[in-house]
Amino acid sequence: MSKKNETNKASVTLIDVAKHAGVSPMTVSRVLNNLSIVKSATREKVLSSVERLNYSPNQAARSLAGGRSTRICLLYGNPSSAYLGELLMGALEAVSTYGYQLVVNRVPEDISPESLRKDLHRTWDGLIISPPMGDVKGIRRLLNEEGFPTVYLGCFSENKSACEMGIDDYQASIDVIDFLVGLGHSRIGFIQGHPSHRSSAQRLAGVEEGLRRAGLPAGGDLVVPGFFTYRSGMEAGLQLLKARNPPTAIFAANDDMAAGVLAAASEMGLKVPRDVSVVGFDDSPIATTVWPNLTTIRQPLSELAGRAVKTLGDMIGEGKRQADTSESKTYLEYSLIKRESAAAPKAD
Amino acid sequence: MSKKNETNKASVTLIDVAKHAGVSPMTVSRVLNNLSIVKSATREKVLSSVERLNYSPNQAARSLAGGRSTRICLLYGNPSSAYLGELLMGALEAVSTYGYQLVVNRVPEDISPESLRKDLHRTWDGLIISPPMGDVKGIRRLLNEEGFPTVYLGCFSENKSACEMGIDDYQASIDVIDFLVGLGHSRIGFIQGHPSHRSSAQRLAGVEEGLRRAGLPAGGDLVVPGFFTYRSGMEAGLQLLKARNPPTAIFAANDDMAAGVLAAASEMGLKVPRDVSVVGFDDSPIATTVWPNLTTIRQPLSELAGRAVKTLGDMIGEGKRQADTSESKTYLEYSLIKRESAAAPKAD
DNA sequence: CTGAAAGCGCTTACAG
DNA sequence: CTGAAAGCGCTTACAG
Repeated sequence: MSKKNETNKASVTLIDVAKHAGVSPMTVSRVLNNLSIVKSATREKVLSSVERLNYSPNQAARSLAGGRSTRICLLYGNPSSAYLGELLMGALEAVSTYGYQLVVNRVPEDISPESLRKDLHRTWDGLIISPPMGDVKGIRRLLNEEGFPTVYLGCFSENKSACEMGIDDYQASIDVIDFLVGLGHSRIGFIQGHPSHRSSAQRLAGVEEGLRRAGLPAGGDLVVPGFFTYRSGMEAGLQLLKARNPPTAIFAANDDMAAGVLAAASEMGLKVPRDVSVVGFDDSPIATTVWPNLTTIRQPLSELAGRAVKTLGDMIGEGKRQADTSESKTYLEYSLIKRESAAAPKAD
Repeated sequence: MSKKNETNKASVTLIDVAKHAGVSPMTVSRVLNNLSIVKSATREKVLSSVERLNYSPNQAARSLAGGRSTRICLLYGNPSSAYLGELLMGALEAVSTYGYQLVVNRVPEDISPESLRKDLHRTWDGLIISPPMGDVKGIRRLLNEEGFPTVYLGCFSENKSACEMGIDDYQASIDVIDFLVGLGHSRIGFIQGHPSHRSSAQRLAGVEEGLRRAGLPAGGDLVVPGFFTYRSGMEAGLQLLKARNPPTAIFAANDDMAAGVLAAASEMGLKVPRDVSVVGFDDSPIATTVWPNLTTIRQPLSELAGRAVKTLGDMIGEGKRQADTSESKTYLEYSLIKRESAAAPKAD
């Protein structure tokens, strides 16, 4: 157990702020919660006192008094605990900073929008959705219709007003091709991601553009389908490697598939990267598990989740609906992590 | 935002309980917090009212009034986000049930006990430690000396009073051998875990016992060292498979190494499970990623974390120190998950 | 647009 | 061993 005063510096309260600003506590509360309209001069006074005093509201008191507590739900369908783990780390930190409650919910991947609607307003104040659920049309439509505060992670859409964050899959894929070309590769195979993920299309587009810029042939038998699974990567890898004129480098749209390519190469007696280079995407745990370790694109997942929580909190606080939000696409920085699986092609 | 009454059934308060039990609110509070001694007749009355009314304390009020909030820290050194993710899920749920605060902290694996000591009482009320940190002597000694409420996950020691939870590595390993023997295998190889983890020794002991019971030779060239990494599993697999009289089944002390064995088999042109069966341990994500999927032992990690939170809360609440706790080893149920990587040996 | 009052559910002293 | 009082920091009506 720990008394508050052991850890918190004698905390400044709403009343302190009120005194400092020369208004009533009620007014401070109103400013803080954007409730009814406060004269803007008053508002500014209060805000500056808040800043001056470095005030931050006591969540316990808040929820005791008003029963108002912001509940943010992180919804996921895919049980990749690695992906989820990173997301959780970031979300947890942000949630405790802003005093929200975090609810983590697993739902069947084929959940009907209707069963979601039920929980919506009754249970949560905002939603963070990760792929592939965020790519499901019915779910997006529901959330949009309801004007429910939602942040989509890693799944961009054409809907201009939807709040979406992630990395630029298109540009990241171009970067991978640039990297491979820079190494000296001129026959580069690509294994696509699952067709139901929008990011798959963007990664493919990036590859094609990168190849085009390098003046290299794109498409044809160098692009094969995949489903984000190890096994599909293995089969696709076999297919590419057994072609009459096999690629010297293979870029797979995620790490699981890239690991599958490693297995395919091994099965054919090929050494990576000596005989063929392999690049993945995501920097998931398997990237540093398999040998050789995978060169791959790293997404800042925990930062992503943190930003999502903050943004969602703002949306809810300002009573914004998705439709009101203007700039709502946020691209975070990714990085190309160079490890052992890619190297220059061997001299013929 | 959501009003409390929208979600909570008109909640029963401490006052309701007091009325029901015919005592003052203060007495109820005392019973609930095991503070000063309450006459046991009174105590029972209160407790039964609590049960009858299905009362659960409002954490917000609790922390507002007393500033008493229990902070539990989950400490980890190894960045396996998959393992951590599962642990987090369980911990989060429990924490919200009991109204504790969860702090998740990553520390360098080689952290000095001294730098830990600093944070100890100032910041946390209890600690959950996962391997391999829980196997570090210096850290255990520090925690023990300080009498700091701690639950060790997955790392059992000889210290009788330390509170430790996990699965029975020894028995689980025996079960794997039984399973393999039942399938018809009589030459079974074993790849050991990292020597710094105590669980490694227990898994080895289980294997030896299982083999002994089956009347099979143990040890010798059938037991090779490993370090829990994919690469060490691959090398160990190669070593086993290249022996003059190779095993027909290989049990690796974790899934990463088992996946490495798969790679080794592939490199030698062997098919799993046709030519050799492979069994892992942990049921980590890689088990269902690689192909064939791994037969393995599943640990109930999220349940484990949940139990740890609850236990820790009790330890803290009752002001118990480790040394006072009596039965402090908890074994949770594991399960042997049968997938594609193990089958009967082929008829010669 | 702003304020004075009351109360959220619990716990802290302080008395018996 | 048990209770009556006051208050934690905020927000909800309710008034101006």
